[in-house]
Amino acid sequence: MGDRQGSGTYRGMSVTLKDLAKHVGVSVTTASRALAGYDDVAEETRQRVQEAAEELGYYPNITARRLQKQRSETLGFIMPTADPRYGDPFFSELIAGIGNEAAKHEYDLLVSTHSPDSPEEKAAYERATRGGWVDGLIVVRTRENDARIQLLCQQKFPFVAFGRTDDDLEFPYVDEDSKAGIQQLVNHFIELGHRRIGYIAPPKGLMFGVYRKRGFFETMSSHALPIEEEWVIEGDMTQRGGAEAADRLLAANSSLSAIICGNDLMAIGVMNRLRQKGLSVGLDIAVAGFDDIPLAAYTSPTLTTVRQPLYEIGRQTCAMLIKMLSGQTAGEVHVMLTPQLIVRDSSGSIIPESRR
Amino acid sequence: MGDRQGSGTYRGMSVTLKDLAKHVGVSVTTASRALAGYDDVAEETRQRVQEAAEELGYYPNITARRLQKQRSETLGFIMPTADPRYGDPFFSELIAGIGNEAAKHEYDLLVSTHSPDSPEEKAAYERATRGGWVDGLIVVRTRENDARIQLLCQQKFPFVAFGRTDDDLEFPYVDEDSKAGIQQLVNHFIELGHRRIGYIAPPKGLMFGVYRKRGFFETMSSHALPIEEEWVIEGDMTQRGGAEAADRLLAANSSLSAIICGNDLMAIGVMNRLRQKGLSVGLDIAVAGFDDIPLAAYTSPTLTTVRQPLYEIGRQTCAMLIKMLSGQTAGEVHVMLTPQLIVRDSSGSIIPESRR
DNA sequence: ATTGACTTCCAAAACGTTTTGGATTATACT
DNA sequence: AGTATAATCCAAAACGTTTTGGAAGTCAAT
Repeated sequence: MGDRQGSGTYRGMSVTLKDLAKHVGVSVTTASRALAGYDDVAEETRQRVQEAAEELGYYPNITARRLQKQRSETLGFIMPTADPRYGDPFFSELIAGIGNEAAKHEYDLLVSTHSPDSPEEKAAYERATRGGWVDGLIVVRTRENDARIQLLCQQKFPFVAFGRTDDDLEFPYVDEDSKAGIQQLVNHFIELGHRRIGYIAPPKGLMFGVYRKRGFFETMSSHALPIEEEWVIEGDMTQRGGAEAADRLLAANSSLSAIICGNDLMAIGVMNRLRQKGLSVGLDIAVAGFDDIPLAAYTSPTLTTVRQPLYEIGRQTCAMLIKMLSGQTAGEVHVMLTPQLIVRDSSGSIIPESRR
Repeated sequence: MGDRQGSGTYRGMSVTLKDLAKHVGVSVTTASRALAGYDDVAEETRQRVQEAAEELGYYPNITARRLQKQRSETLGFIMPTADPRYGDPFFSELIAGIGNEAAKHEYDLLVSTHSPDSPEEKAAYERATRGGWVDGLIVVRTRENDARIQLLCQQKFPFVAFGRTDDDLEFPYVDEDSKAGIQQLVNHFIELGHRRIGYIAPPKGLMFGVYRKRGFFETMSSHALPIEEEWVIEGDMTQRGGAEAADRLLAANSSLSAIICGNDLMAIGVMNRLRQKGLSVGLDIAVAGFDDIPLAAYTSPTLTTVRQPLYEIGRQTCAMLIKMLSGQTAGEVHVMLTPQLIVRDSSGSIIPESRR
């Protein structure tokens, strides 16, 4: 039997169904059907095949099976981030939920990253729908006029989105009620006595940003509170972005007593920057985030936020997709989850009448 | 427009190479070779094929290609965790590095999770090596007497590990010098005046735990410092585990002035529990972690730790694997990185002589 | 006219499964 | 004896590529 390959490439000398069949003395068909448990093969033969399979260490070639079955048993998830930040807790948690649910149903999960709205992203989606990479896709961070969703709808490719869109395409989604979330946050701050509240919005074009912003404006005006133009600015969802936004907010000399951030990561950046400037978060100024990433409970001070059950959302999104793929069209295809206010130290306490 | 296909299954009506060839009026062979850029097809034909491909929206079927090429262009990463915690920053960062490097070389990354040393984990590895799921594997958190590595070595399946082992198997790895890392930490605390230092070790069986523990004991004794038996206990690498360990450490009434934790997550749990008990981390007691996960800079107080460049490690591990797969055996197959001490607030300041 | 070299093309095999559409044999019923 | 019925089995096709091993044609040199 001599030595192994010279090159670094591993040539699988694995035993094939043909080998197995020959060894047992049956046809390839029978071997295949025996292992698959069809009832048109005698119990005795089935056992012989099965034993031989174990003995020879037979493992079906997954690629061949996929080719024949015309499905990859793989789900795709294309992360929309500039430089691939798997590190972002938002995505990690989501992937956790998706991945676990996928695994439970014996689906593989293929993860990749591309900048939002980039040509590469488009290419990735086209490849995914055409080349048979995956059986279904999960789309997150829906955008206004979302090209991805338009493509998928048009191709009739199976997918579930986390988030809605503004065009009138009909597609399955799971979403959290961002507007209600921000509303809770604003109400909470108002109850504490805040009147001058700033808002750091997610970048334009993101649907959840639209809902959150809308929630902010509506709730403020429903309490007849003013919003100066420079109180609402945009941040890029990162810690650094939050810090920069804090700079701009402070530079405007706005005398805000509270800042609500479009996500936790920015809130953390904001708190850090405020602390650097000698301000005490909670005492001098209140800060809140959105998401309740695991980090939020461990920052200094701990962060008031709105709990978005990312893990659960990932799980449900994935479950819905798998259900669709298995042919069961039944079930709700529009799921809306209500986020929950989490009050922590960054809220501070009630502001005395004099300082409002 | 109109309704969707009856069954939930998406039957790809995609155009195949045969369709394309027929459309252009050449053989399948020629079409294939034209697109692949072989020089045995006339320039003029090549163009015609290419144009037709665009026109028809031809995308090669990845599965068929893989079957023929006998390689999946996919790398595997099996996370050794009880319940799949993609959320764990340790893994997120690592995956980020691995995933980016893989993407750069047009490899897919398949991620799944299994409990360490479980039958499922073993099955996953066998499936991976036999069934042609992936071309190569990345193994992390190497263990004493690591069954995974033994299997892969025996099967001669291509892989790269993050971590060494204690048996004398020869295999490619990237590792950080844990011993040196802990050493820096202990020295740092000693310089601050600490003499009674506790250690929360990673669970038995993990190689990096072995090195870190060794580093702890050796450095302590090289400074002629005592280690009481109950000062060194084991934690499970989670925040909760850290909190529980802190309880046990405090219950032992050990009067420790510093606690070094086997990873950052435990350190965070420890700090939280200490705070709950009314102790001020940094003032009453010093705490340090290991890894420098992104969180560490944002905890309260910020966490002294040892920076393990997880992203970079993931990247290098993946790069090494890909190089192996491409047949270039050249290059270093044993890479050792030295971690870097990061001093933050949880260290506290120098302890006055009187309190040592 | 033959030979050789070169260019351009293609039919058929191969990759390893599953599925299709019978074929064969045994058993039971008229 | 003849005919359903059921129980087992299998050869061949199919999935969509790439690779192999020529074939056919052109051109130039002999």
